[in-house]
Amino acid sequence: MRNTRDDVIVAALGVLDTHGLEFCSMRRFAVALDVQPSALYHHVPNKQTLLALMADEIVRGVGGDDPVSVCRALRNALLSIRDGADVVATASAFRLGASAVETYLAGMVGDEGARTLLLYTFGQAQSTQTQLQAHEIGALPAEVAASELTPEALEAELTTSFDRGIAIILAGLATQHEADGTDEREKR
Amino acid sequence: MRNTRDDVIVAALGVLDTHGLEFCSMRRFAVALDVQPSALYHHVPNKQTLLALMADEIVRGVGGDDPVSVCRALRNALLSIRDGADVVATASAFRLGASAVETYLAGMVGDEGARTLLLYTFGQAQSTQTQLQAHEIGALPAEVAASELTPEALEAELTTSFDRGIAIILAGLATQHEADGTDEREKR
DNA sequence: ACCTGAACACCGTTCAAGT
DNA sequence: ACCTGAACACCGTTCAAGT
Repeated sequence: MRNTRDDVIVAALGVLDTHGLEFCSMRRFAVALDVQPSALYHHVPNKQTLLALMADEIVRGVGGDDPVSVCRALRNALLSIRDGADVVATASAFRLGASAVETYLAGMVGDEGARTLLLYTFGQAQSTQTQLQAHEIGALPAEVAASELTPEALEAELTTSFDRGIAIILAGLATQHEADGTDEREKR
Repeated sequence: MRNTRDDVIVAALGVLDTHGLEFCSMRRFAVALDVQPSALYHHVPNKQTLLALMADEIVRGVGGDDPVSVCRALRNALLSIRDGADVVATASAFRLGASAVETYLAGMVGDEGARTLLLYTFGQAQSTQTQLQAHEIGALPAEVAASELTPEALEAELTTSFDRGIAIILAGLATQHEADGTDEREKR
């Protein structure tokens, strides 16, 4: 027995984290496992499926006691690995990978609220990752060119911005609850 | 004089709309223009730049009189072409391509409000496009497998969901305005 | 069950050369 | 200025064959 399916996923996540999504080819995964490219197809039907499995792994175990901490945990998971937000978004985790998180959130803030929070969280994480990467390269977007902003300061700013966005959405959801006077957990 | 840069962009958008993002190769663009692949590099430095120009074109002219209509117009623009949401999102239009729309929105609901609305709109459009595509193929996500949902009904449902999400965010923004008692246009 | 080796039909990009 | 032709270093995927 040589490699298992999980070995492939772990190796692929290693390539993703150290080299980025653009270097995530089946052939690169193969050299990471010291194996021929064709060997991967014994564990996975195609590249798309492998990317979806990677997305599932990235998002696995995300949870929390309240909507804010769930969204923060999800964002942290997406940011914990290079190009994580892109991978999870592209793998259409909107419906599949994160759907465990979605039903979890839905129990707290309802279907519509869960969807709104999730879509915002994904978009904000994707934007955050893009901006942090651009900052590292030195491809600054002119508005922050002169300002000597450290990476840490930028990251902190984007995280604060995220929290404010979540607060806005939750405030909006609260007004809806006032409108119909029900708690989500009471509906059916 | 044979082809101009705009010819290349138009041809590329044609390939995108009729074949989808996965068939958007420089070589396909070249056959669409009846030209050798290398000829494209006279008009554009690389594929990434061409995709960014396509994204700018997709989002060009988006505007409106109030936040709701701006967001709707943006979503419609993203949905008006196959894989449009993916192309614009990947081209990091979060900061560049849509930034005209962002400053426009910021004048109405403030920086944080604009960002929240935009990130939600992008995410929702991307999700909508993914689901509509899956529905066309017949790759139904099991929950709507039995339900005989027409594509039009699904699209209408997703649009209604979008409107509700926007309403939630705007309601949240309204509570913030009440809190500090200022209108955005009065700040500074 | 897991892998190799070879092959097929593709990629993006460069560069000398043509008009 | 705009394009061709040829080349380079890659892709994802298939399939017979090995152990």
